[in-house]
Amino acid sequence: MSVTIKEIADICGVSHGTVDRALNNRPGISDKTKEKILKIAAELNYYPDFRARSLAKGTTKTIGLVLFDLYNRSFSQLTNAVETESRSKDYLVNLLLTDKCIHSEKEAIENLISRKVDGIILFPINQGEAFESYLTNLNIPIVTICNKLSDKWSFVGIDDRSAMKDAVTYVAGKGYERVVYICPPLAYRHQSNIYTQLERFEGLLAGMQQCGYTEEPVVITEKDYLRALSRIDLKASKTAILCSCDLYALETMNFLKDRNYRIPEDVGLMGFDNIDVLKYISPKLTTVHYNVEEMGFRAVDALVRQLETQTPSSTPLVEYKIIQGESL
Amino acid sequence: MSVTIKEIADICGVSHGTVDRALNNRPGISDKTKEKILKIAAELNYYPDFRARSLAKGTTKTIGLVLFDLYNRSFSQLTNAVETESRSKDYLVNLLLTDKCIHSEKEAIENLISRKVDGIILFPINQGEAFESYLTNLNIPIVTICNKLSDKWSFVGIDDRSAMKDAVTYVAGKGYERVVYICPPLAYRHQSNIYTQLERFEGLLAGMQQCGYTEEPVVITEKDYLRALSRIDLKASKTAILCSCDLYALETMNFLKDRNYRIPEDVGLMGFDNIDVLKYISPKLTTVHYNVEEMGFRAVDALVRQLETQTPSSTPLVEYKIIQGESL
DNA sequence: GTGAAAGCGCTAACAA
DNA sequence: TTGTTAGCGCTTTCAC
Repeated sequence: MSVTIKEIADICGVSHGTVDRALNNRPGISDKTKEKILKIAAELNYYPDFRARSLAKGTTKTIGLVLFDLYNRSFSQLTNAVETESRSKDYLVNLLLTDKCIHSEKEAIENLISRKVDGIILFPINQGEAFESYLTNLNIPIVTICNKLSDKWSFVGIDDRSAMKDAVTYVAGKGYERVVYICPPLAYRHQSNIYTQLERFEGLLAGMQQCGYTEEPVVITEKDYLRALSRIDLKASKTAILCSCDLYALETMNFLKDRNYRIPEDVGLMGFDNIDVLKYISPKLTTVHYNVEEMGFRAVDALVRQLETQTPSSTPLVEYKIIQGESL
Repeated sequence: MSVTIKEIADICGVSHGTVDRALNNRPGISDKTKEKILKIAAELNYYPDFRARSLAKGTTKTIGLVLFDLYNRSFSQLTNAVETESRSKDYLVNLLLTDKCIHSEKEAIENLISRKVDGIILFPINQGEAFESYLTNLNIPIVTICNKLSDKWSFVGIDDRSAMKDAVTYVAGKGYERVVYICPPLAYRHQSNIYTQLERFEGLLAGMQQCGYTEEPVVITEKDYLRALSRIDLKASKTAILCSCDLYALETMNFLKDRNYRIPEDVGLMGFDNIDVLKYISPKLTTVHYNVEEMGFRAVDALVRQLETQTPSSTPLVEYKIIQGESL
């Protein structure tokens, strides 16, 4: 079907070793034969077979990227960045989504192992010692993003705890008396990796304490969080709704608009992530920004550095900052 | 480094051919040895080497996906769908972005050729006879999406022309006297493939003619379209701004809000694509909807069918419909 | 039921 | 400067 070095060798009347020398400009070949071989190769539209090459060389120049999905804008921005940076470093991205299923994640990883990718960028959903030793036994460079596993793997992310602490401090500074916090179910903490969410939650509690709040936050972790929200008398005291991600905040904003709450006059609202579509939303959502593209770049950088130096490379946490909007 | 069938063979005291029989439950092996081999393989954490297998079998179970970027929500929804569907069919996705650069696109394709993917899903940016014969010579199954190339390749998309025609007919039905149309530069039509945009534009013209508009639409194709828009007296006559994609419409909505135009009282606005973030936008944008996930599914289906049957398979166009919002 | 060997397309070490 | 060979890890055919 496709052209091989053997065919080129036959046509040129040389050995396939010589063709290899020409094609990869290795030394030990005369300009004349080299020229001839390259000419024929071009004519025949020759493309080297990466599989064979990688089998012989032991590297695939491929990075596996394992994510939940591309539904949240952050993830697609991240994927875009990872692909771009990988390509600029001559790596190809194998994309695998897990839908937050711990089994899919393992399948994804095993698939990548079979395909002998050079390294994996993983937003982990599994966790625990068993999973960690599972990963260790895989014996492949892994960079974790967003959800930290342990110090055994380089981690690219932000300081979620301190970011959420700053966020609630910001809320307090605006004079809000009560905080409603919306986030995914934290009860699953033992089943799946929700490191990021736990950190944010801890930051919330720490921040509130430090700001002198005497009451606990109203924490909504139900799947149908809007229904839960509807059972709260939002005007009872000056209330801010703090969401653990912008997507929740946007849904909540729709909810509040539907019920004719004025934002921020009747109730304050704050998100987290600063996803790119926020620029089209009014009122402008107050949120926590971090550069998710930068995270993608750093993840690739850290991974490739690790591939080249054989030693895990640490990366600093990515900066974050509070974006003042009109919703608080 | 990693375990091979040879090692398993050595440990079990059999030949590697026998190990292969056990691992792939091929006939011609006793239950006893098979059991033993499987046990050892599991203990050693054996994962077959896909490269070697694919070299021997001739198929990689891999699909290349070539897109502009994941910036537009449609593309990430599409990518999500393509990955999900591919995975369910036991294919892996190699993602390559081109940033709308015709050279990157060729590089991406050649990379995929080298890696011997079984087929490619391509949102083409190149076009023309030269490109077509280039693709033909590649001798690999390709499914085109969104931008059509020619009937030589199966195409997954919508009837853009008729959709935009319906859109402008809808606008006309609302009594708008003047139509401003915002779209990307159409002048590049000979440099790069903007099939989709051209179709939409043709549909616009056809629709306006049929609706009895005597004046041509005001067409804005400049990169800085908002500046161009600011030079138009939008209140001079009852004006609708029709955008060739939602992203333009959202930017335009921000622009109009900034200038205190009321939508739709002062000026109407309509988009195209119905990207998923629209549900958070107010006023609700009137737009053209089509199921982009469905496009992803069909693209994979068409490609895999083609891989299995060796014959290009045609797919019907994806349905579209106008979504009535509050912006017109 | 099992082993041996060739071959997939390439790289790399060794001969000539 | 060039050819030969072994080997990467698997599949597959053929012989026993």
